[in-house]
Amino acid sequence: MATIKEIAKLANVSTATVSYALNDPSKISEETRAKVMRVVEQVNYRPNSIAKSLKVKRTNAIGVITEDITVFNTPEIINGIGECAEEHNYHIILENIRLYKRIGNNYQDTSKFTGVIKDTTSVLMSKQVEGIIYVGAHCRDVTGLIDKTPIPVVYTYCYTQNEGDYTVNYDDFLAAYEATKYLIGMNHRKIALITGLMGSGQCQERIKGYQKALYESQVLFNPEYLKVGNWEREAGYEAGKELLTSVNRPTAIFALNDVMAGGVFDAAVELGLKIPEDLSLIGFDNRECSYSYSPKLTTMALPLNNIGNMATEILINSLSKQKQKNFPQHSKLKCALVERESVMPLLKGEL
Amino acid sequence: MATIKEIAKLANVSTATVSYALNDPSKISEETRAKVMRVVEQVNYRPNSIAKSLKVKRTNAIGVITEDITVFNTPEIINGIGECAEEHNYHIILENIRLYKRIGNNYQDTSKFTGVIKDTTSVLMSKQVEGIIYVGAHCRDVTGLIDKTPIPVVYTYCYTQNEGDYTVNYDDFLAAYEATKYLIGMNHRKIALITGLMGSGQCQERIKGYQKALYESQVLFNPEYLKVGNWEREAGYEAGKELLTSVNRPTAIFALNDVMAGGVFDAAVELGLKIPEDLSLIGFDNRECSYSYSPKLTTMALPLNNIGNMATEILINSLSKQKQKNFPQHSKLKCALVERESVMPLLKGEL
DNA sequence: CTGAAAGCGCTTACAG
DNA sequence: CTGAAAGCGCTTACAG
Repeated sequence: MATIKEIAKLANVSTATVSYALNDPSKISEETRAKVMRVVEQVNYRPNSIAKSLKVKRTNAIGVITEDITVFNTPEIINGIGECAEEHNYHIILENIRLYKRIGNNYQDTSKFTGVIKDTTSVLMSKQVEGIIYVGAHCRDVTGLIDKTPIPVVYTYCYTQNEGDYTVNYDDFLAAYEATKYLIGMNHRKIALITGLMGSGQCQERIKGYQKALYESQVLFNPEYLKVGNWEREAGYEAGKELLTSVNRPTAIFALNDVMAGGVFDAAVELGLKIPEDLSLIGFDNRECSYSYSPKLTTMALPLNNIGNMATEILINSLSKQKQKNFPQHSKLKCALVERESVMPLLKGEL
Repeated sequence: MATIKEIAKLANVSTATVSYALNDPSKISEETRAKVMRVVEQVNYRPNSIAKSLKVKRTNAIGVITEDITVFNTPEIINGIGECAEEHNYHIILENIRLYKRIGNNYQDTSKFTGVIKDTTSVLMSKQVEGIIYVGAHCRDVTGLIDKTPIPVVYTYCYTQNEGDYTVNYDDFLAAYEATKYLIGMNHRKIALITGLMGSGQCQERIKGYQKALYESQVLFNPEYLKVGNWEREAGYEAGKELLTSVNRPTAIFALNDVMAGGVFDAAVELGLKIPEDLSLIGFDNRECSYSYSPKLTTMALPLNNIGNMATEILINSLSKQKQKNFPQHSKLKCALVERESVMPLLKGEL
């Protein structure tokens, strides 16, 4: 690889002039610029950005720590990060923790991998990344995972209780509210909910959204329509079966993720009920499975790409000396209903 | 951030000694090492690896170019790359091209994005990555996409016709052979095949594998059992319907991807046929959808993690001066059958 | 408009 | 065992 010195020699100028030709042509005459550029192209010279970084003390690199890139939410968040990073001419150093392989399903207990995270951030810092984006595999509290760093870090698909940390997530409350509203708009009144693990803050938020929608439309909340699940298909099946065999059978079920909705499908075929004719069903997440079911599942799509975008926007903004914008400390992006085939309006007569 | 100079001053030694303490303690006395390390820890000093890289001319960075990280195969390949990279103390600079957003479904025409690739490799080279791994979104010929580089590049989930390029893919022929063998082992003889686009080399290989398995077991290849698909669900449905309504209905269908297998499910329910009782079905890819179908689909799992691992192994090996191992130019990794619920042995009486 | 020179934060022969 | 010094490949005030 050629260096700036060699280019200078070949072009019969100083290294300073070569540098100006590349970075600030206004400082030299058009003539010499052309002369320099000719040899730059001839030798296909590419400046060593490592050397440049050392000098200017900027790397244009951001570190991305993913808890587990094989989890469904992560690739699209990275996609969004990359999109925005590219716009601002930043590049990404990726550190994928492989949480599942490392500690199995025990991801709630963040203390189990603070060590790895400490090492990872340390490496990232020594590589002089200008900021870090942390991408959780599941939305939960990760306070204390990353020590206070001299560079900004923004948390995505998870949150912390530290003053000053930026987090970017989606709005669980609003999403559940809108999903329920949608069902109500389709004339459903007997709307059951299959929740995830009750310990989850997300789950709590969604329940509230569900209840608010009911309340607003003056439909009484029926506790029997609230079934506690655990995010797994089996739980959806069990809950679905109970719901569908109860005396006061709901006309619609809102499963708090697409996987549990799959379990409801199972229960429905077992009981000989047709979706959406006999039961409307709505999921959450818009995972690949949601459009693999038959009929295709109507569901709430997570704004994953936007989360990545926004997180990067926030990070890069906080990197610039005069911050252009003031972002909220905790962004909650809007989910979008994707209408497919699993919901049908109830005819007035069926009410 | 503290520098080695400050540490040296605080510890009352030269910068050389600090460097030795950190990198080659054998060169200094245990006593001074301890003295240095004490202040290193006190100030939480982290060497600037940018500066180190400039000096030692090694970055321990490998560039990973993904055509599209949102495609199902890519995250797990990255996972495998990261695993192996971490072992060898390498780090990853990720460049995600976002091919779909960029050029839509036109990915076959690689000329449409050689420009982006040229820029991307250029950036990667100027960042002094020591090698590049290219991850295709679809397995196809990408000859000419990347110009000859002074650093090694290994291609994954795609291939080139250039002498000397390393490629890592999976063995389509063997996978199809084994899937068909499996069906035959379950006493099936009327085994239909739904192919992908016939232009695809992968598809050709799989057809050969299918035919070899039949031949070996002396079951005559019936051209009516070969339906040309296009990887999409609709095609699986059409092919499935034709097959299942034909006079000589097959007892088993091998769909060359999980998505088309979904279409076969559709056809089966429409015709009132039960899987696996009335029809055994096997897919390919082991995507999320495959275990979302009901019953869960038996399928061939792609060795994605291994592909990432192997590619990285090869790359890093070719980076070391004395190459320890001699890897084949074109690796073809083995797929693994994952048995689920969509295949049933045929009873002897049904033959 | 152009060049000589200092310096970014490290490592590593070399001398003592 | 330890330190002074050169140098990796750039950029950028500064002088001319």
